[in-house]
Amino acid sequence: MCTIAMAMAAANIIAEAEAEQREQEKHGANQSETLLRWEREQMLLRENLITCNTEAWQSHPDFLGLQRIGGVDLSYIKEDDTVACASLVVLSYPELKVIYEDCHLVTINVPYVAGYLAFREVPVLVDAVQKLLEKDPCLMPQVLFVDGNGILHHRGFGVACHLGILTDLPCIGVAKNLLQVDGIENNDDHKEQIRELQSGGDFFNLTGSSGAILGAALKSCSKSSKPVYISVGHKISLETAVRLVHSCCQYRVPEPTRQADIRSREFLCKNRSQNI
DNA sequence: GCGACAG
DNA sequence: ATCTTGTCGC
Repeated sequence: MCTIAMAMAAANIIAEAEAEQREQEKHGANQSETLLRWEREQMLLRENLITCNTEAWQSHPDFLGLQRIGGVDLSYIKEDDTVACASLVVLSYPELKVIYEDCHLVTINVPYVAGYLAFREVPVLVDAVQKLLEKDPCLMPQVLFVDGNGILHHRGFGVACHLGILTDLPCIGVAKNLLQVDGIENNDDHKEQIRELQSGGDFFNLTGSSGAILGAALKSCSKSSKPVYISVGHKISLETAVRLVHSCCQYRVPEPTRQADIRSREFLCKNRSQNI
């Protein structure tokens, strides 16, 4: 009696373990399959990328004609990495006053994988832009500042490029940390170059081992010792992007990004009861 | 074992 | 991304 029950229990345990094993293998296979799929998608979308100025205001010394800049951001809660607040703000230019704000809770089931940030964050941002288009097309930004990188990326197609292609909006990647790619390193040389930046607006280009200029390190305001890393997302040149970002910096992080950041965090705090 | 790792 | 207080300085 006992032995039969024990054998059955053992068989169950073994069966469960085997099922678990198959599940993990399937999961593992799916993960590498997913990465390959993502990589192919980045390569395909990259064919449509435009890395020069396309709008008249971009060439103007004072960006005459530019009236609206968008900023996007996602904030997360520590308890559950599938719960986040997505925010899209639009600021008037050159006043940099918020004229549109959209914060809302989202569920995200895609993990963060370095080099594939877009697959986690871009879908909800595209939704936010779509919502603005339907609700208030007059407030559509003429350029978007995106947290993260543009072409300064393992495969030359970071989140700012991805969002630019999917929305057809000019986009600029503004990263707070250097993504070390194509021979660009945060080494002593790099740190020395940073120390040499004198005042707000000073910058140096980031040149990959291929010789291509992939981005720039910008001392965004005179007080910040740490630069922001600018790279082309879509439909704007690096020179214009650097100039424009600097013109939006009251603090280290440019105002559109900063407002999106602040407001999405506040929204999460305010709605904390619903999150947990 | 060590360093890297946008958000 | 998030956790997390004060502290030193202008």
